[in-house]
Amino acid sequence: MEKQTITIYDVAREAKVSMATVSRVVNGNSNVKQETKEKVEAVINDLGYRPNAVARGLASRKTTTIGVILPDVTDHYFAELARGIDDVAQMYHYQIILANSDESKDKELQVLDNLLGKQVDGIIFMGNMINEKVRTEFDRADVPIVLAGSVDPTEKQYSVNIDYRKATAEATAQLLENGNERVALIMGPAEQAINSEYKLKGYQDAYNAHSKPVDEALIFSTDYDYQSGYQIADLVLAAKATAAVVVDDDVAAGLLNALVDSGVKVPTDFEIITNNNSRLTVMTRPQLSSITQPIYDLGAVSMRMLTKLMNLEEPDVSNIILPHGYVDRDTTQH
Amino acid sequence: MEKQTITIYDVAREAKVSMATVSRVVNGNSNVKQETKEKVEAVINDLGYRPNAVARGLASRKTTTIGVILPDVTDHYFAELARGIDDVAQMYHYQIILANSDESKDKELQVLDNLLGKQVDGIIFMGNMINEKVRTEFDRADVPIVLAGSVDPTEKQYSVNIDYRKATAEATAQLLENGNERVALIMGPAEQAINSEYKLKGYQDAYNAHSKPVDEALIFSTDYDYQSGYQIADLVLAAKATAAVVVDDDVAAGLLNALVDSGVKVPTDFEIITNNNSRLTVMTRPQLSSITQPIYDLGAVSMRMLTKLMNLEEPDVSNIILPHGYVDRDTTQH
DNA sequence: GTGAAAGCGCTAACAC
DNA sequence: GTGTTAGCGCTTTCAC
Repeated sequence: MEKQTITIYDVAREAKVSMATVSRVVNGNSNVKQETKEKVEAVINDLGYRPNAVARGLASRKTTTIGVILPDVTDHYFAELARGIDDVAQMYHYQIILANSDESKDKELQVLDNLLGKQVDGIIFMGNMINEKVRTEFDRADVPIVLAGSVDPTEKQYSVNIDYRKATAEATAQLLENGNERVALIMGPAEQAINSEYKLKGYQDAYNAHSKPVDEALIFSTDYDYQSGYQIADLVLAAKATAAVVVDDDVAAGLLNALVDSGVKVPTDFEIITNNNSRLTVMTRPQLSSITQPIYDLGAVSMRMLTKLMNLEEPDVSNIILPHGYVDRDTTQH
Repeated sequence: MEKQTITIYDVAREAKVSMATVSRVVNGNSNVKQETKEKVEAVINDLGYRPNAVARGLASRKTTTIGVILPDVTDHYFAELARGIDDVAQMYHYQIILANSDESKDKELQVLDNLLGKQVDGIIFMGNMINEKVRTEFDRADVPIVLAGSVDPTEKQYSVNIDYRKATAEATAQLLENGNERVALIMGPAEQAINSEYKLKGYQDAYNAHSKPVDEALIFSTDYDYQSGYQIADLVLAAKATAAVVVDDDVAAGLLNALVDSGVKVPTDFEIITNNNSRLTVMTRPQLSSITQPIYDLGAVSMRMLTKLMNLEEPDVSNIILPHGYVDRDTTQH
């Protein structure tokens, strides 16, 4: 607990070279004679020297640390994104400072301020809405920022997403084509752009393509959890829907169980397509058909994009769209 | 993107005071006249000054950053722990550097080295086994370390856990008392102390208390995932078990579904008690009876403990045990 | 190929 | 109550 900190200076003295040379060795700088290099490395080993990243950060103005802001690590979608980010970060020798925001503006601003104060080299932001204050802070930040699995309708930020609108349209279309006259959309809070500007529009696209009017009574907003899904089942049934596109697996599981618990036959009497293809989808009975998203990759690609930006390279595309898919299970008719 | 960094020196000049005074204001030091304080604060606002935490860290030898090492954020158990840690950390104005280790010794050592290099003020470690090398690094570290939801049989590290042995014994006893002659234990890898030294022993305790010999054929080890649970069902049935204590909810869900899918009646023909009471337990049909653990609190309490240690306070107890519970659902007979 | 020296932006004595 | 002055441990010109 009270180890004597051993510094680059100690190494220099022991190895009978200058601090500069030790620094070169530590940083893999080529301009060092092999012999000197080995001597220095030996001393480093002997002394158990470990470079102080804080001092290095101050001197070089690079911390090899990036900030990751997400609503909640406990949410599997974001945890998966975070994992993709961390793996790529480790690969490029960056560490991540993780901060939960609960989608609260205050926390987001707070955390952003902390992160910037800590001189992170970049930030990956996740969250379903980006308000003006946050956007202002983004602009003031002197480090690159990438949105992962999070949309900014203005497209002013770098981002990595899938085509939510198209994915939702496809799922809706499929249900419509299966003969359902009334397909419901069960989305998250309408204040979130990802719902109002993308998923809802995709749903409408499908109706339009089928020359059917959209019935507002078929559009529901819930929180992203199992109970919300369970509780909304009655309303969905009351709206005379015979199928639903659901934007969250927990919600879909809740809806499904409520339906099954009350005797509705799935998929014969009611069809469901959910959104994230999380492991939940194979645990329910019947198993949930789902849109598939490369969630891990969304994280990995955004981190890769950030490394480029931190390196002052301009990426080819500012708003990357990764492909999505669909997997047919037992909550849809074949 | 190319903001001019504005430093404490700029503020001092503008406010016509010394750097020391600005520092005092920023750090809430009391020894500053109200008038001076206000003047400085005004300038800070005008200039949009934001203290550089890296410089501060170098000068003060405190980074207000802690390291959090866990096997995988994607695992709900650890995500929940991490959330508890982050909430308390934020409360005490610490940020967390999060690192996934995949329980790999190499990664753990690597990450530990990075973290120590970054001069974190403390570390919270999660992982089901602690080998000698890691323990050696722990000893060499000059910052406090707390294990959260992770056991070290030597009890040499600070830690926060529940009484896994007792919890497992209780669950096993209940199943035995329900009339099951052959209760299986489905645990994780036996190399992990939490399984071999705690949960297995608890299972044995229950058999001993009932004066029954333990049949090795009833003890299974699996990975912590749904598929493993699904696949082991046949073996469990072949071993003529009529009940099982399972240490992971995903595994339990897999076992349950496999059983139900193959026509076994739960709980009449087979009873199950699982371990973490995650949201999965209410999603399966029938719903899973479970031991309950205060997972979030495990994280929160370990972070609280760490703040004390970083503050050089000696905690009352080095190995905190939080209470566990049990919730009766539909995979057990009443 | 190597060294000397000036910072990086801040805190923490210590003086006044 | 406020200012002066060393550092903190490293990187980075700039010489040689």
